[in-house]
Amino acid sequence: MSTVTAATDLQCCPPITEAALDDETAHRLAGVFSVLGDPIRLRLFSLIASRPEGSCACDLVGPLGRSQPTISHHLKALHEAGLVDRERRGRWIWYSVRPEALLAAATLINC
Amino acid sequence: MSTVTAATDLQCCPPITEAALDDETAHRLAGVFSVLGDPIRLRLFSLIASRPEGSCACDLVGPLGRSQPTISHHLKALHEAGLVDRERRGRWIWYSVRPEALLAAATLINC
DNA sequence: ACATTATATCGACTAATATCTATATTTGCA
DNA sequence: TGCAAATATAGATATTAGTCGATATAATGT
Repeated sequence: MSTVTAATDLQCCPPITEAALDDETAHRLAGVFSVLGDPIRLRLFSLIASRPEGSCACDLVGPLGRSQPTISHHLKALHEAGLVDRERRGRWIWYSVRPEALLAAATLINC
Repeated sequence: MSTVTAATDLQCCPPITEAALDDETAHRLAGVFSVLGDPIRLRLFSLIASRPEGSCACDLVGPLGRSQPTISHHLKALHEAGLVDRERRGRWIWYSVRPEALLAAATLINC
């Protein structure tokens, strides 16, 4: 089971305008889009993306006005969609954007 | 009320990595992503995008195994998100992808 | 005018999901 | 070893959203 490759797989897809998507591909890609389709998750993603050095999860709980479990839940979704990397550093967990994920989404669209 | 400009507005946004999104912008952009976050809508979008001359709504009902009202509902969502244009031609309605929408989404990501 | 065809809206039902509180797990430190 | 801090999981709840059948609206042609 590969739960962390959805977004990076996009890189290998033909642009969306080239041919109609089959059902399986559509499900996979829609999964990535829907992860970015929640305002809190999108803000989390942009917070992480705006720091090249990555972000400690502990710094992501405060700014968005949601509980710690809710932030944790959304970070998990971002990670499982392949949009962010995570790394444990002692007691903290650091999140960083997967560059391929950004490129992938752009490629998907039509770049 | 501008219901048909969300996606094209993306064009004017700095790339998502540049600065963290504010709440309002995140809501607006997440709205566009969530529209593409449904497999049926994404397939509709790709069906429309794969035909430069546009697609008659009547040709979009059959292929996806959903009822006519459901397809109509999704087409409305795509239109209101600014992702597709619609044009009445007699009894039929023709949908076409807004080129700015594709570019916009790509720009948003990081292009 | 009337029937037919294409599309949209309405109302209801169901499934998915965002959220919370409470609790468990993991790690570092004294 | 025991305590505190950081993160994750579990369970419950409320809202959202996808779907359908029935029906309304709009346009065409006879």
